[in-house]
Amino acid sequence: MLQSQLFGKTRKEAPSDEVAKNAKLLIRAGYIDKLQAGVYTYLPLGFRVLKKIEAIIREEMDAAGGQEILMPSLHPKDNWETTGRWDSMDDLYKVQDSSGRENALGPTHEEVVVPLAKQFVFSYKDLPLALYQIQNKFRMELRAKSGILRGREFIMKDLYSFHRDEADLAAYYEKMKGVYKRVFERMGIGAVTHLTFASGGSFAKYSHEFQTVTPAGEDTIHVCTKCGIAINQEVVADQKACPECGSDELTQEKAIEVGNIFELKTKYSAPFNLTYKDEEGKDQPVIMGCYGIGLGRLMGTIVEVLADEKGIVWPEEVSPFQVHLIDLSGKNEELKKEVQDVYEKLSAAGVAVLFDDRDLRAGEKFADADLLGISMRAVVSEKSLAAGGVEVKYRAEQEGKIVSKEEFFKLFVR
RNA sequence: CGGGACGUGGUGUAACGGCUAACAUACCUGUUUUGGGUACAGGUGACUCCGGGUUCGAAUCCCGGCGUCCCGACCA
Repeated sequence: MLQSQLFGKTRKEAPSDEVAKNAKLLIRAGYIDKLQAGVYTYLPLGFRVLKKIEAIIREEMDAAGGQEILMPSLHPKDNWETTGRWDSMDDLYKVQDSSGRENALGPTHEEVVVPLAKQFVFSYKDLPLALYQIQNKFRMELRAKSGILRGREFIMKDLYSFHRDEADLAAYYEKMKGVYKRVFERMGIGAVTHLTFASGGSFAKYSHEFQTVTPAGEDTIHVCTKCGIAINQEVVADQKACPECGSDELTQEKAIEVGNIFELKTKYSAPFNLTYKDEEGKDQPVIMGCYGIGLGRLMGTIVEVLADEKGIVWPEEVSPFQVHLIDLSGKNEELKKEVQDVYEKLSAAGVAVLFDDRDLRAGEKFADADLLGISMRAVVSEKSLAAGGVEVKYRAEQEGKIVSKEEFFKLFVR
């Protein structure tokens, strides 16, 4: 991709109405644009990152036996009345069409996925089952805030699991803890993301959240210094010690919830009467769990946690491009050909490269490269050629190094 | 939804109730420059959020609305 052609430009200053670091940097770097409070457009760069995050999550969900589907956002009122949430859910968006028919804009999909499962789940042989989707959700937040961290429309992965009994649910639930842990490790925030005990509501003792420690967080958690497990503020009141290892050495931190897992049991299968026949031919209720990850929030969290004073720092797996190639040839036509050649070879090899071909000064290009935060920067210039080839610098590191062109291309061989 | 702050070219800011709403940046033309946001010249771009009111005169004062952000309550 030629940077001169890229839709979206960097800017020196963030809009005055953005305070959150994630929104300031993502807007300045041209990743997102705000349409209204809590509603953002993903520009090409931002959409690339989103797709990277999505790909990682999809890979992990598929590996965990999930089958991907796509449910609608427009939900008939009836389904929401069946569960009682048409009236009880304060942040439900309700829309009325010109015929007077009412719908909800989906904030979560139990009301759709349970009736769906009812179409195909009849027997214990049909269980267990795990369905998931990655899709836009709508919630009328009383107050959208913190940039991309709390929006009114946001992209979420929601997986629903169906089981024949609580033991099977418990086993799957445990498995998902590990799956989630791996997801956040791949996002580069594993070290500061803690499995957190949270309130389970009326039907389970606990649910679990995955909380990433950052000053931008809006939750307070208490992290066990021994085992790294955390307890949510709401739970810590009657649970003073770590439920995992028993230690009472807890440190208080601000954190943002990037994922949660929840034992639903029969909360939603019951109102829709979702049952299956066991080996004796008797009807049994289907036991459910649900598992969510907010993708946009995750993207914002990565920015919050990893960015430095110069700009965004993407981990390799979510970087919008594999390499940011900087052309510093200036008026040197021969050198320009050299850089062009590097760009074409990389592209031909299938490497995702952003090529800064713009007619700008070096300082400006470096400043932009730091702001964009692509994980690897490569410079071809008189200076680099004189020193042996290509200067490679990783965004997360301070110093670059010169490698020969051959070595440089080898970096991309998988 | 309660409390607070704010709304001026794309962006960031300035302007006592009084000249043609100023500056920077971005953008366009040209020259210049090329390893950490280059310099110069010229140029485009604003019904000062919307609607009322006060006044000889409103970006500025008053009322109402809308919007944005922050704090709180609520929440992936």
